[in-house]
Amino acid sequence: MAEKASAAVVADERRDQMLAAAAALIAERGFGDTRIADVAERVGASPPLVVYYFGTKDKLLTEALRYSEQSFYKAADEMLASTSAIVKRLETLVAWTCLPDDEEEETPGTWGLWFDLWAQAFRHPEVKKDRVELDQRWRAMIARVVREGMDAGEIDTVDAEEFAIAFAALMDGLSIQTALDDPVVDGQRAYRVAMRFASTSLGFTWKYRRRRAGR
Amino acid sequence: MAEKASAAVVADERRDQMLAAAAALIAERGFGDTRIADVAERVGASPPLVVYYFGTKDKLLTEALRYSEQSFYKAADEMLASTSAIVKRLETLVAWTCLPDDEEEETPGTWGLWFDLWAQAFRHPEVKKDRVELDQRWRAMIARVVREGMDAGEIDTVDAEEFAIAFAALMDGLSIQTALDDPVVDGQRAYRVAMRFASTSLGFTWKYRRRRAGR
DNA sequence: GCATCCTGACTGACTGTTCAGTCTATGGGC
DNA sequence: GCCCATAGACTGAACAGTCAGTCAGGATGC
Repeated sequence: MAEKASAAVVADERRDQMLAAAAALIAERGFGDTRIADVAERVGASPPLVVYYFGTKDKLLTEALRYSEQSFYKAADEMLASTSAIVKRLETLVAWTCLPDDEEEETPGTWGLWFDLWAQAFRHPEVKKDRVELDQRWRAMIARVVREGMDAGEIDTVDAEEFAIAFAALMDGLSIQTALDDPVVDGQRAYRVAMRFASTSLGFTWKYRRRRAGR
Repeated sequence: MAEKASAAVVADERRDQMLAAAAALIAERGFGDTRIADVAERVGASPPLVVYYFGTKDKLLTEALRYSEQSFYKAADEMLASTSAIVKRLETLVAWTCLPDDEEEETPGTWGLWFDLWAQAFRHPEVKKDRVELDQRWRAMIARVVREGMDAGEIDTVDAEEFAIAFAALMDGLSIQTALDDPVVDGQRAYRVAMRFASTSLGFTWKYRRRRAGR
C-alpha cells in the first residue's frame, strides 16, 4: 500500500493504527475489557511498543475514544458538503445514527463505543470537556442545516438552536434503543419517529419510505 | 434500627445492602473500577462474604445494575399514584430524569450508572433483555399517563405509544447532556425543551417556571 | 450437631509497565 | 562513496501490583 515510508511517517501511521485498533476493540469488548496486549496483537506489535507510543493504557484508550468520535463528525461534515436538499440531509443524518451499520470494515463508530465514551466522560473531566465540544459542533451542524433550509425557503422559520438541541437529543435517545435491540424501537421505527419530528417541527411534508443503512 | 432480625431476614438485608452499595459504587467509579473489596468494605463485611452471596463479581454487579434500574421505575410508579393532573405528572417525570439530583443519600440512581448499564447491556444478552423489558415498562407508564390525560379531556387525542417512544427517547438524550455537564443544555434547559415538546405534541398550554430538582 | 453466616490467610492468574539491549536508517565528516 | 555515531523504533524477559476466588475453620442459632 504505502510505497515508501520515511521513518517519521511510519511512526504516525503506527499511532493511527493503534488508535483505530483500540477504538474497534473498545466497541467490541468495552473499555474495561480492552487490554494493551489486544491492541498490540491487532497491529502486529509488542505490548511495550504501545506503551512506547502512548505512555499509559488510559491515555491510549481515551485518545482512541476521541479519535473515533472526531472521525464520526468529520465524516458527517463531508456528507453534508455533497448534499444540499435539507430533507435528504436530515434523512442521511438520521439514518446514520439510527440504522444499524452495514458491515463495513472501515466504520469504527459502532454504537457500543458511545456508551463507553459517555461512561468515561462522566468521570474524567478531560474526556468530558472534549465530548462537550464535539457535541456542540454536532448541534451546530444541525442548526446550520436548518438555517440553510430556511434560507432556501424549504422549511418554516424556527429557532434553529432550539431545534438542534431537541433533535440531537431525540436521535441520541432513539439510537440507544436501536443499539440495544429494543424490539419495538428498531432502526426503521426510530428513523420514522425522528423524521416525523423533524417534518412537523420544521414544516415540510415527508412520507416514510423504507431505508437502507446509511454510509 | 431493626429491632430484631431473624436469621433468614439478616441474609436478605445483607443482599440488599450489598446491591445498594454496589450500585452506588458503580455510579461513582464505574463498572470496571468497582472491586469486590470495595463493596465488602462499604457494608462492613469481608470480601469472601460478598462472594458467598453472589458467587461471582459479575453476577453481583449486573444484579446491582438491575436492582437500581428497577428501584428507579418503582419510585416513578409510586409518584404517579399520588399525582393525577397530567401536566404535573409529566413535569415530575421530566424533572426526575433531567434535573441533577439533590444531594440525597438514598438516591442511588445517579446518572453515571445508566451509562454503565447501557454499555453492559450492549454486550451481555442477559442485561440487555432485562433493560429492554424495563424500558418497555417505562414507555408503557408514559403511554398510560397520556391515555389517562386524554380520558380526562386534559389533552388532545394522539397516538399514546408513538408519543411515548419519542418522549422517552428525548428525555434520555437530554439527560445525557445534563449528566455530562453540557453548558448549553443544563438541567433547566432540558426541562424546558422536554416540556415544550410534550405541550405542543399533546396540545396543552404550558409556561416555564423555574423548577427545583425532583424527589 | 447441623446449617447458615462469616472471616483471615492465601493463591493463582492476569496485565500494565520497566529495563536493557537489538536492529535499522539517517546524516555528517572525510 | 565509505564509516561511524546517534536517534528512533522495537522487543523479550522480568517485575510488581492487583484482585477474584478458594479453603479451612470459627461463631451463632436452632
